[in-house]
Amino acid sequence: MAATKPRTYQPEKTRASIIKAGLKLFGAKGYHGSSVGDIAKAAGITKGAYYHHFQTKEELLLLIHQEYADYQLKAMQAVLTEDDTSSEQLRALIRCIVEAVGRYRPNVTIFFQERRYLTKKYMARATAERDQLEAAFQAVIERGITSGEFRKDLDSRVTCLGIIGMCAWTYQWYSDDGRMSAIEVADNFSTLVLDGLVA
Amino acid sequence: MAATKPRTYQPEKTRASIIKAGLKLFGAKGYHGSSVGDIAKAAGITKGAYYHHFQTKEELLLLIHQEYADYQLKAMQAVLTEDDTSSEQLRALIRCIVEAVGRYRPNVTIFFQERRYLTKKYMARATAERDQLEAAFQAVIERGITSGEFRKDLDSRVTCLGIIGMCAWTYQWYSDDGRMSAIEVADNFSTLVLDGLVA
Amino acid sequence: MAATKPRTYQPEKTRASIIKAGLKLFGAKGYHGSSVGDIAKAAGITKGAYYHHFQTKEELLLLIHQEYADYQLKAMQAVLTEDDTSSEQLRALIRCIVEAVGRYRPNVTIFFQERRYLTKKYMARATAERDQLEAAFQAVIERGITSGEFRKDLDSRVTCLGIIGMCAWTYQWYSDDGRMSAIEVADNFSTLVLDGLVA
Amino acid sequence: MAATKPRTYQPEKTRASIIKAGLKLFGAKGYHGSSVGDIAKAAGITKGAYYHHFQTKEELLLLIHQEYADYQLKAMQAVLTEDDTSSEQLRALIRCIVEAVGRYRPNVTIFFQERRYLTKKYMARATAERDQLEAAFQAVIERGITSGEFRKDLDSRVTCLGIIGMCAWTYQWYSDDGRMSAIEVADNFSTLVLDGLVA
DNA sequence: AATGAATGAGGGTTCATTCAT
DNA sequence: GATGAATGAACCCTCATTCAT
Repeated sequence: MAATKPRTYQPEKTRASIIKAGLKLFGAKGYHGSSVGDIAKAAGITKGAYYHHFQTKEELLLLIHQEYADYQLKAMQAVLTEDDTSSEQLRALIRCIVEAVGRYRPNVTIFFQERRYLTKKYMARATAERDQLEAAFQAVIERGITSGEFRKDLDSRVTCLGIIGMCAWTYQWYSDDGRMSAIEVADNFSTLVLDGLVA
Repeated sequence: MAATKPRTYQPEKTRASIIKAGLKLFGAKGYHGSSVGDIAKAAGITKGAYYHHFQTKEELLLLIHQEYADYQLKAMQAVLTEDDTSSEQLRALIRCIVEAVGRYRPNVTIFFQERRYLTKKYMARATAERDQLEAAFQAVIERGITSGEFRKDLDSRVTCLGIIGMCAWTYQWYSDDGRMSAIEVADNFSTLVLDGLVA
Repeated sequence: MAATKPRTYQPEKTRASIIKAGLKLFGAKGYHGSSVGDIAKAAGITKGAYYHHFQTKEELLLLIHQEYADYQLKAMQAVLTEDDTSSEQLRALIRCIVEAVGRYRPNVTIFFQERRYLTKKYMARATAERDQLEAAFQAVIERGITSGEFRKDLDSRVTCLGIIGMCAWTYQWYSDDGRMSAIEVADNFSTLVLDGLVA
Repeated sequence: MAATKPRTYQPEKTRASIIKAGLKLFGAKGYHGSSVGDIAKAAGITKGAYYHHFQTKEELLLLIHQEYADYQLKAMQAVLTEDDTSSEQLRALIRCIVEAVGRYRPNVTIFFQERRYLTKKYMARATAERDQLEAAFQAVIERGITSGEFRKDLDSRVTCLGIIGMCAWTYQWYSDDGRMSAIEVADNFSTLVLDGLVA
């Protein structure tokens, strides 16, 4: 008699294993390169079970973004309550973003590359979170300009998007291989944009 | 005998219309969101005809990248032959990248978001081109550091990738709506990373 | 100790609510258009609970037919025990069918349209009941012909199926909206087939 | 070397074989009981080929209805142009319907039992055709009543739907097994509703 | 060069049903 | 009696690609 695999009833564990599998597969082969079947198999369950926990494939994609976005927004709010100089706030913000991107790199990679496939309903939620981040960033820069701490001859929006780009782009190349911590990278960026490259 | 309308064969025109359709559709709905049928219809031909001009769907994706990459590399080489200060060279390089990204934004968008689906053969070519760009960039920065024109306390690789990220990221937000030219954006970036934000 | 709200077990009530939900859903969206999950939700229970009360989805379909068939057969038997003229008997039979179809319209609709999906076992029971009805009908007509009350130049089987069809078809259009009672419709039919349309 | 089945390029033949297969399978196992795969296999093609000829599974269902409806409406119009007594017109109409139902019995069976699953877009077309048929029928009856040829004490709508039901119901039982032609059945019906059963 | 019929492999999703809890 | 997690088979449909015409 063949031994039948016993069913395990641990819904939370199952959900977690699906998310983990999604992160791994989406990260490795992309959203369209990974089928729900692939994900289910990697999670050690059946396709049917996947659909017991998620409504659609897309829902998993959004969840992966949310995991990062939640962390990012919370971390930012913690930084912004402090009453520092604009330079210090910007430095903190840059650290905060680079660190979050480094920590959630698979999530970020997946999201940046696949977000266009989100349907409207899901997209709206994701966009709102990006907007919050940009707004916070720009506020810090404009406060610095107004207070005279930052130079006035630069466009605040362009500067803001430039710095965010610099930080976000780390998802393309940064890996915590011990050579350099996310904080070190962030501080390098901060010096660069605050004091400039010229000796 | 009635005059028969002669069928006009214009292979180059057909090819061009396919590329145009690919750019439009890939840009709007993504590589996986656009079927070969969609592309053919948008190009005013049949699916069969598509396969007369391209071997696979992927080939079109690569071609779209190449169009941008070719322009980018040529523009860069034109800039680098000049014998300027490192600051001037960096400023020129930044202009060159931002301008190219602005001009080929659909191509860039598509490539950054879909490159993971390229098969190895194609991927190799694309990666080689990216590497060339990064190498040129880093060379300029390192020359500046060596000559004493740039500060020595920043990591050249991180700085290089930071600036490239800042420039590349414009594909996410820049649109030539008249408010600001690509050159102006580039110069904003240059001032930011050369002289710093602090007043 | 706080008084715990005692769970009330009312199996019959649950069964009834399932049947009610099945009637509503099958009627509105068809047998295949309504999932067991839909039915359970409409009945205010879980899918698991459904399977405590019914073995399969099909069982509910049969039960819905039975509810109507039982009523129909009983009503017919009540009518046929009376010792009237054939005309009166036919008139009573027509009333009886139209009234039953009107009363159990959802059941009838469902059954006529979905019976083909019954498996053999269930189908046999359902067919037997239809046969009984047809037999009773035909007996009345043949008795009328034999006794000379009805004309002899019509085929008794065709006539029988024609009248049954006329009555059964009301499931397609009759709704008790007050404009006309089932009895009135039935009597209209009776006059039509007994006395004819010609003035 | 295995012999490869050569592709045959006869689109019309393929379409016809799909329709034939659909008629057979829908008739035997119902719309929901027959998968597109089943139909394709029965038609000797692949699922992909099915979708080359039809947009959806539903489209085949509608087509099956259309085939019957087109015939029915055309036949009716041919009958109604004649300038006969109302009795003759009704008799002709009944023949026309019974004959059409007999000829297209599989189509009719399928349609009556599955029409509820048509989506709105398709349903609208089908309903319009049913309405035309009913309207023509009722017009004949009302003209007969007005002219004094038919009795005035019957509701024209109920009478109309009753006769249509009688005719339509034949799809449930009539088969041209030689014992009785559709015309004979129709004339039996005509005598029944025109002159009545009473001797 | 061009067509469009045909292929065949999957893709996402649904669903009746089972079973550990 | 009741729950809901899990199954597994099927289903409709899409799509890159091939090939006879």
